[in-house]
Amino acid sequence: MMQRRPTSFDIAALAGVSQPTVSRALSGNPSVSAETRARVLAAAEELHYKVDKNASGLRRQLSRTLALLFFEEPSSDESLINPFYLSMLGPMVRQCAVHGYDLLISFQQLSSDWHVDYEDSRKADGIILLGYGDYLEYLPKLEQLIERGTHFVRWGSGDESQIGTTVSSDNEQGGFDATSHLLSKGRRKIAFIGTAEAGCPEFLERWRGYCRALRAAGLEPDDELRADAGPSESEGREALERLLDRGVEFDAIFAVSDVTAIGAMHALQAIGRGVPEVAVVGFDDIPAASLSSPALTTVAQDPRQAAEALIETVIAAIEGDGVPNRVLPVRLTVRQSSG
Amino acid sequence: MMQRRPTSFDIAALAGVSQPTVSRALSGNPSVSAETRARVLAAAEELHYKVDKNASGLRRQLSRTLALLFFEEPSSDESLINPFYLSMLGPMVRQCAVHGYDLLISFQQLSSDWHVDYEDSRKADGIILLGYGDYLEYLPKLEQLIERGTHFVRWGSGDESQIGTTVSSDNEQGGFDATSHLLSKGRRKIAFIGTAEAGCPEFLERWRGYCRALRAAGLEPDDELRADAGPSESEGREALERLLDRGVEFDAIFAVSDVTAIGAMHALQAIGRGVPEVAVVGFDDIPAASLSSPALTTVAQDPRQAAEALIETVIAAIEGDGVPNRVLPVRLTVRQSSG
DNA sequence: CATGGCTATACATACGTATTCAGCCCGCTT
DNA sequence: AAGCGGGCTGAATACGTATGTATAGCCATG
Repeated sequence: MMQRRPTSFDIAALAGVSQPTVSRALSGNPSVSAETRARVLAAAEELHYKVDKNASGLRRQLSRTLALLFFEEPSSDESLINPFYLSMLGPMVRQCAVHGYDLLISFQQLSSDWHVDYEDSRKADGIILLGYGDYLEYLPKLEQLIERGTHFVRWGSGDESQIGTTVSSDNEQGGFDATSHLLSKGRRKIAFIGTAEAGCPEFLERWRGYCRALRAAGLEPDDELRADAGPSESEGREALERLLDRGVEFDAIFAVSDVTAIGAMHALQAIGRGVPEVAVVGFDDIPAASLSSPALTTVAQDPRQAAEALIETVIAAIEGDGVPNRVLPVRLTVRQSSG
Repeated sequence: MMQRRPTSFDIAALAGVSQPTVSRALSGNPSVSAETRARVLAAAEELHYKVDKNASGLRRQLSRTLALLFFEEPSSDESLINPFYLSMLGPMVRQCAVHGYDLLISFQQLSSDWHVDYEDSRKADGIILLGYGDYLEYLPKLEQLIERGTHFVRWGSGDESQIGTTVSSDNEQGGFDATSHLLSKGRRKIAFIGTAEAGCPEFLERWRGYCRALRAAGLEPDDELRADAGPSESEGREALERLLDRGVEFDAIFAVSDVTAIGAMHALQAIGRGVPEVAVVGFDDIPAASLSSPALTTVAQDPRQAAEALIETVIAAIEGDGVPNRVLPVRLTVRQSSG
């Protein structure tokens, strides 16, 4: 059939009212009588009428859409998106739907000029930033966003800077819990695999939690037990190999991410040292964590909670409410790799 | 500062031309002189002008947006999105950007009335459907989409039905390649783990490829060697346990998905039968496949290629071009689990 | 009985862009 | 010199909705 899309005028004609009344009836305006509203709704239903998003957005000067921006370093294998971010995707979409928003997604090279794009073109009313790697790179762009009054939230670490609003996991507590767990299993020589450099604030916080737990048990962090590694399987493996080459003794490993931890487990298994003879704890609870053998003990971040916090925060910002930073609890998930 | 967003009239005033000329200059209309265009572009740049998406879409009667719809069975753990779909996400977004489209994402319960939503409200010009589980459930809705002239593509199996345009992997060939590989390693009793029911056409095709490979080697498929399992770790494990309980002999396993395969490997390891003494091959090449120990041999589908095919197909449909189904090649990726 | 208050609806308009059409200027032809 | 066509630009308008303002009907009140 392919006839023209019905407009609010068509509904109005069918319901025997004027176009503005249709608009008011559909938007729940209380000045429309119940009887009229019912007629309008019936007519809309009959013609499969849907409000035109473009027209509505133009008139109301907004889009009822949020933009989700993933940042990648130009170097990275494009397929390697942080699995935790991916697991937030479903809950985010759901939460957007709850609030009547659509979700637009986009990947950005750090170098591009995304910062002038989404809200400026009214594609989106607000922006959620999921950055990876060195956040310092795009810090200047955050300043620009703020200057122009753009509404945005980002996932990160609570106190890394005072730029914009953030939602984050309690990384410090996670590092503390993981390390305390290993200590409670009688381990005393706990290696830390992962960088504690400033470039990645989450990892730094996990390191701090690790140190706090050690000190709480009367131990002092030992630099010999630390091996730098980024969040990839090969880096985890290589870091563990360096540790072995160095001849350091250790009876447990706390790795800053699950992927790193799995790499380390592979390196251990390759030389015949079993897990959990060396106990291993990771961070993130990616799907592969429960599938590895032995299954990996890890500090789980709750993707649903994180997603909901992000969406609600950015919507609050759009609506002009106060928007405090939020730090979300983490949960130690004990599996076989720690005994 | 938070001043009003600049419009094309502001640009026009600054450049000393009229609003229509601005529109023409920015859209690359050749009837604008080079000199005028340069003035306009400079003015637009200066004021950080971006075309208002709502107004432009309203005028042109389109949205330059595609909607990506994930289907879930109401039952499923919401966090369990097909990892292959997730790995298509990045490439899809990229490909959309190449064609000047934005990508809207949405998750849908099979029961909802999504089919009247996106294109009807001009949120999107076309739809990409990624369905999971029993496609028969939403087949009637596809009919409705077609009736209303909606532009859509779906991921699925090439010949499962004649409803709409599909893009799919060559599942039959994948099953054939996996099985042939095991045969070439001298295996003769190859178990098939996964359902071959009609509900999931991909799996059925993989089963057919398995049968073809066996016959090509002079063997006959043996129903005793088949154990039904859906795409989850526990189903894979249980299927293998049933196989063991039955007392069937086997020296290799072809599982319809990586997750199933990993479940089967766990069951094997639990009873002390090693891999690759029993060789295992999966399907999908999810991230966990290369992280498992031993690393899993699998039939890889190329997410980038799949994503690009989907996007290009739906855009072609929007532009009114002919849109044939597409079947994409798969690639056997040999790792340790098959020796 | 007229007026005032109230409710439910209609009228008019603005949002910012893209496009159709008309007009202008200029150089060239006959 | 008049006509003419081509290259650029401006004026007018339409896209579909939401909302401010005006109006019609109605009941109650003085």
